[in-house]
Amino acid sequence: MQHKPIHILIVDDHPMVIEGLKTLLSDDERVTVKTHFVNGTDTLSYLEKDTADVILLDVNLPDINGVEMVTKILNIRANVGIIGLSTYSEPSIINQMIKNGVKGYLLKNATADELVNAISQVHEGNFYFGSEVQKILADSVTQERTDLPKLTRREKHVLTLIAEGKTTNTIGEELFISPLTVETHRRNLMQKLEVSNAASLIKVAVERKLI
Amino acid sequence: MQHKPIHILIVDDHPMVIEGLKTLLSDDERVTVKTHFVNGTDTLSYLEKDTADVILLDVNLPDINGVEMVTKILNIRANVGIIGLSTYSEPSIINQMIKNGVKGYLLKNATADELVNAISQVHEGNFYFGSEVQKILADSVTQERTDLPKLTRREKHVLTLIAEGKTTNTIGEELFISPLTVETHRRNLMQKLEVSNAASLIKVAVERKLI
DNA sequence: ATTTTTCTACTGGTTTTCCAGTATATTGAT
DNA sequence: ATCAATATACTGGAAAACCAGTAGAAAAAT
Repeated sequence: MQHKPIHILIVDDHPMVIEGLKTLLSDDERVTVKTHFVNGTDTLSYLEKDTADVILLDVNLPDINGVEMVTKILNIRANVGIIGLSTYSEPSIINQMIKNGVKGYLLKNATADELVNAISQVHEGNFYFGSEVQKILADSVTQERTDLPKLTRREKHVLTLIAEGKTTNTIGEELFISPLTVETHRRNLMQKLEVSNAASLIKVAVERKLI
Repeated sequence: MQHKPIHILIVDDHPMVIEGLKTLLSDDERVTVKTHFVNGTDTLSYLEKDTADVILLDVNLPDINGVEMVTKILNIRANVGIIGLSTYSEPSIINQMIKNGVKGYLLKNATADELVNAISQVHEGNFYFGSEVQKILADSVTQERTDLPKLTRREKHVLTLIAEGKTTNTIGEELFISPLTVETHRRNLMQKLEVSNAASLIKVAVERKLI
């Protein structure tokens, strides 16, 4: 019994990956790659007129970031299934993507099997996450420190200035506030990030990509 | 006039990229993809017995890092041309790769044209760097701070401990040396990395992947 | 409109870092 | 065997960071 094939859209700015995906999917008659795009803008304007069943979406596009893309795509076509694709696995990004509505997520070292599996599962309305992605999601739950304490705008600003090696006084001058205030910010930052000096403050900030 | 085709070896742990490369290269009769490997170890043992003209080498392999791979490959087969492949462009890594002997370097968003160009140039003994890579190299020259000052083993150790937020005293206890000595190390580190406090010390250390 | 959060700012005191210079024992290299 | 680099350690003094607690004004959220 032959179903009509699942229509795929590939969105990725790497020709190698586009061709690779096409080849990997060409063996399987359940799926058909409709077309591909190398940036977000073109993809969105295509979706205004036409649609697809499942979109393979690279997270690192040149123009629009992956998380926003998910929202925008679902805004136009609420029924498409989106599968996120990225080379490396960043828990925070994956989490955001899921929150915004992706139904699947694969790393680019996924096999053809995983790929087809993900597509058919997502097309049926289910979730599908690659084995490595699942591990990451599990870790981020057990670590439970994934929910990074939210810093205020001002705090982030001060943090970056500290990272640039500026002293409390200099920062104060630069922001037109009292050095005492700057110090308060620094102290609050250290408390929020659970460290006890500026050096490790910078370390965790870099680790968690806050700056 | 038909030359015999250039024999290519693909080394990459992403099936999508492998297939993509094969497809992109299949249109051109000047090149033939011999085979592919998904890790460094297999590649090296293959090269012990057989060879190739040009190797397309992913920088981020699961087992052996790209920079080492270059050395090891050229150790076995001094005559192969190696073209580095990576998704993102990190000047320091690219520089090291070149120092170790790669003849070309492309980002994974390279076009089929660039790819074939790179291969034929490298095969003829020339260098070939993708346009984006060239820009990076140019930048890193003008910045001229690419040559990272070499830290001693002890200094690196102290640096990581500082990054962990430990105080001079604690570090001293941990390493069974006087806190005064630790301070000397810290000062030397700051001087070498041209910063004026521990916070920015950590920042540049992280940036340059010293820890 | 009112509560909460954020940003601002202070006092006063302790600890640590930062600076400059010197010096010796131990490695490592030629 | 000798020279250079590294790791060790000190003095003494200035600057900055760190700690604890308080508090008013502005902005955001409810």
